[in-house]
Parts: sequence; structure tokens; C-alpha cells
Amino acid sequence: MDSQLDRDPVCREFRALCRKLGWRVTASRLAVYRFVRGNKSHPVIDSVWEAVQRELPNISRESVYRILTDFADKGVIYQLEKPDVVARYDSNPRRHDHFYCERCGRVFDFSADEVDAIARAAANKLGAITRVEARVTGICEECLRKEQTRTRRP
Amino acid sequence: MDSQLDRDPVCREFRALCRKLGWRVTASRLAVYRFVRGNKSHPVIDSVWEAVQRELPNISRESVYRILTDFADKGVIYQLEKPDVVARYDSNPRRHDHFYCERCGRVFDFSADEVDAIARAAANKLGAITRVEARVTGICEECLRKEQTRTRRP
DNA sequence: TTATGTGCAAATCCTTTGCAAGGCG
DNA sequence: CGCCTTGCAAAGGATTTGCACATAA
Repeated sequence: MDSQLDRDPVCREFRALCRKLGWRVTASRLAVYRFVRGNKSHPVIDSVWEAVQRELPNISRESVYRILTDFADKGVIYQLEKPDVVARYDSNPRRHDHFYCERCGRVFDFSADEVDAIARAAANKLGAITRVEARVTGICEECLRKEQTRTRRP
Repeated sequence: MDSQLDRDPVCREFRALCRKLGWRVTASRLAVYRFVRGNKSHPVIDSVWEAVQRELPNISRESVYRILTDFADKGVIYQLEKPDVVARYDSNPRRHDHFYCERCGRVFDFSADEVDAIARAAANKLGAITRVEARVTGICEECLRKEQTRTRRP
């Protein structure tokens, strides 16, 4: 990275980030970071790849995957729609919400019905609304207990 | 389907459903329906397949997929986590919510911050909460306009 | 009988991984 | 120079599709 880039605030921010995470500063990572940072379009892989290719024509799709996965693992970005995708089905016809356990992957139902009206009001201008669901992620009771047990008896 | 099954209320319900949808009543569909109906465990494909195999040992995984997909298409069940999976990334670090357009697939941000407290309170007993997001699905403004134009000029 | 539904095998598509070469520190 | 990164090729895994046979209606 040449010294000229030090004047670019995004670049400096990125270097600080890498330092914090113990990562090397590479052109690939910087280019991906530049495109993703503050980007509100929720880009899919190929959008990111395409954009980054304009700067680094030889970057591979796989590297973009790796870099984005690393960013997501460190919480630098958030991954919507993880491909931890196995089709799941829900036969409950009533409006309801879901709690996703990050540990065991199970999904639990709950109902916070005021969410519906609130989200509808807020998303009103974006289009016609079909359904509203609150999605909560965390660690379920059972997994919490397991972790506590493990911690107590080392 | 023999007449004995007519006495089973689930079966009768299922026959009515098939009639409404213009579907043939088959043992495979009935078995899948039986397992899924009222099932609150959000089963993945293999759980459904495994359960149905106990009744129909020769049913194929592909058929289970087809049947569940058909059910979901008709709104008989809801498909959580569709495998329309292409990884999507979101660089907005602030808590916020998402509007998914069913037509164009784009995702829009909005904020309905009261949702957080409400959902937390409701999901409180299920475990430790990491994040809360309202997920709204519908048809975005732009797609709505396109559909209206198409309808107005046939 | 006739069109729909199903099993089987194979194709797709997205994502991840192994490995050797490249490049940051 | 040594270890972390990357490109390339290939593997993996989930879901879908083509086709011939089975079966509701």
C-alpha cells in the first residue's frame, strides 16, 4: 500500500480495522471494504465482485466470498440470508414471530403482535405489505444451560 | 384412498383442500400434510422425509420437496429460509429492519425501533437475545407501479 | 383412458475447500 | 524470510429437473 493512500480516510479507517483484527492489509480486502462500507443496497456476492473487479480485474469470486465471510464473522458487516439454508417449513397460519438459536439452530415461535402494526406503519411508504414477522436471534434456554454447566465444571 | 379414511377428520380436511386446489389426492401428499399440519417444530426437509417414510417407506426425498414446495406456493404452509439463497450483505451497523420485495427481490432498510423492546419483552423467556429485526414482505413501490401500468394498458 | 404425480438419476447452482504461488510485515 | 492471502480447480451439499412409469379421476 503506498503512502499516498494514507491520506484517504477510508483507507486509514481500514488499516486501523485490520490492525485491530490482526489482519494484513491487502488490496483485495480494501477494495471489498470500500464497496461495502456504507453501501445500503444489501448487495449479493456478484454485485460486490463486479464492483471490485473494476478496481482489481483479477480478483476471484472465491476471494470475495472469503473476505465477506471474514468481515461477517468479525461483525464488520452483517450477512442477511445466510446460506445455512436448509429449507424449513412452518405450518402455523397465525401471524407470529421467530426466535432463532445461534447455537443449536432451532427456531421457536412466539407472538409479539404489536410488532405488526408498528412495522406496518414504519414500512408503509416502501410498498404494499403482505406480512410482518419479528426475527430475534440469540441463544435458547437449553443452550444457555449447557454453556453454564460447561463453564462451572472445567 | 379407501372409504375408511373418510372418517379421519384430517383426511377429510385434506380432501377438501385438494379439491379446492385442483389437486389429486395421493398418499404421498396426505402423509406430508399429516406431518406438517399443526407441527410447530419448523421441520427441515429431512425431518419431514424421515417422518413420512415411517408411513410410506418408498417415498423419495424429491417428492417431499415437490409436495412441500407446492404447499408453500399455495400458502398452505409458509417456507422459512427459502433457498433462494444467494448471500447478501448489509453494512449498516445500526439496528434496523428490512422490507423484502416479493417481486424484484430487493431489500430495503427502514427503522421501527419500538419493535426491539416489544420483541425482546415477548421473546424474553426463550433465551438470551442478541438482535431483533422486523422483517416485512410485500411489493415495493416500483413493482406496484409497474403492475398498475400493465393492468391499465392491456 | 388420460392427465397428473412419483421415483430415480442426473443436472444445477451456490458456496466452501485444498493447494501451490504470491505478497505483506 | 515466514506466515497470511489469493487464484484456480475441484469438491460439497441442497434443491430442481427430465423422463418413463404408476396411478387418481
